[in-house]
Amino acid sequence: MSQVRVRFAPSPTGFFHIGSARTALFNWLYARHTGGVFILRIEDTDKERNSEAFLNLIYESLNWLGLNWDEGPKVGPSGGGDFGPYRQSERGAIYQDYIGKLLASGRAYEKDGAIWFKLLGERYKIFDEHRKKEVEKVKIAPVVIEDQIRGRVERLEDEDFVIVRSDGNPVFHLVNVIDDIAMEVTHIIRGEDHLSNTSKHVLLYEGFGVKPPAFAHIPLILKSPEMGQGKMSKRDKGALIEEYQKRYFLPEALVNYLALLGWNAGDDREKMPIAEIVKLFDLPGVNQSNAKFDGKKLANMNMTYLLEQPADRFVALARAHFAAEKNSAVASAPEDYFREVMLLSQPKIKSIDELGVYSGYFFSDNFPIDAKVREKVLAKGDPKARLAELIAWIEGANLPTDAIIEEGIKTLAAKGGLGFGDYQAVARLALSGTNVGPSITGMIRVLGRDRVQTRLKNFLAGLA
RNA sequence: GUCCCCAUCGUCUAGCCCGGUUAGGACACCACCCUUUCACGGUGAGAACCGGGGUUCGAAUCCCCGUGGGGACGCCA
Repeated sequence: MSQVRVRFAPSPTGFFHIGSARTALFNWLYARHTGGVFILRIEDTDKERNSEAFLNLIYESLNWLGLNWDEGPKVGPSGGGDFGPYRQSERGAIYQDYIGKLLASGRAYEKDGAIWFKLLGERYKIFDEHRKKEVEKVKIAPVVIEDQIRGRVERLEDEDFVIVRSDGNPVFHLVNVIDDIAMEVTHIIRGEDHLSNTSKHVLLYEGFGVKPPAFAHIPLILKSPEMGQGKMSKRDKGALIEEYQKRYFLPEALVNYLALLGWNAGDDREKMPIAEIVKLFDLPGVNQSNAKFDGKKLANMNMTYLLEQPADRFVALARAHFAAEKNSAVASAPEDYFREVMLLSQPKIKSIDELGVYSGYFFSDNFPIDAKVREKVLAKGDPKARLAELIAWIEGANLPTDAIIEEGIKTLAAKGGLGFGDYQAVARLALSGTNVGPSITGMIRVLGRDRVQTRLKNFLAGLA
């Protein structure tokens, strides 16, 4: 069997969103699964709405997601190929060639300055109620689409349609089909919103005397119930890939989540390495029904990946995040200290961008105190006495490990017939201003004696 | 309005093709356990076959009709 060739064909007219990423992913997965070729083709024929910024965003997002292309515009290690150019704006001559063929064979004709594709069949005129005008219809047999995911779909086409606008620019249907023929694409994997275009495309293939490739229309990604109705759009919260990149989500977590939207391993497994997904992915396994986007499940997936990250990568991601935030307090912190703080926080967060709020107090003595927590903690026991004892204790205490710190506080507590918990809450409040965070022993160890003592003293002073 | 696609817990889904399950898992939610806060983790609970007809001894599973959801109906892509 000949090699599978699939393509992802975005147009640089808007932000790169979840739906596009999922379509790209499914194409990429199928190429990798079959040992085929993944082509990136840029459909930039809409001069009005194109922009270089959006084009770069496509490259950047695909790279970030790890969806490298074998053929396409040359960007970094991806791209190149023998079927270029891969930007439609540079393929004008090829289109002219194909249009010439259609004109010569009588399958296309000029009218009103535009070029129309001609349906072959009995013609009749009818008044279209919906469009309020008389239109010419053509009787042809229903177009049959053999879809790898949906099975056999029939659609009726009954009008000639424009393939080249009166301004000379060929329309999407035409260039799409020409490129897929010229690039020898074997499988067209795209969103279900294109299913109703496909009958036109099949007709065009026939017009060129070419057997259509296999079609696979994948389900759409819909808004989650809280976002409303309909398909996910660029304006919806969480729709943009850029957003996850900026929040330092792990791309492999996003890819894993996206793979699960409309596909599954056939068993209960969800979290899987990409190699495993590549191995198992196949077109017949793709679902037919649309899926609603669930940001919470994505966040959970990201957390499970975050938890198992090696320390070096986690710290590097955190470093990049804070650098992007231009957080000067963090930037000036010693590398070792930064690392310790991050590793203390790693098991506690759902995404990297929570680190700022979660660990800010490690880098500045001027941290906010949660008023509600303060009230609650101070209402219990004798916090002033506990703080005073801790201050006295820490003066001569050894703080090298969590275990030793824990032992120290327990010993201190035992003297007064108290428990560890009697010190934990107030110390945490004084040290971090809140009641959530890493273990108090870890917090004390990483902050170090000087900071701990200063903060405890300052806080106690503030109570007088 | 016309055409096309789809239909299992709130959400993602397994089961459907090749009818017989206490309809399974995950996220979310709730409770409990663990615990040094918050998480993680563990245990448990609640939660679904859209409706109606067929076919059949038997239907989530096969067929039809409704209903609902989605998409497409541009000289946009």
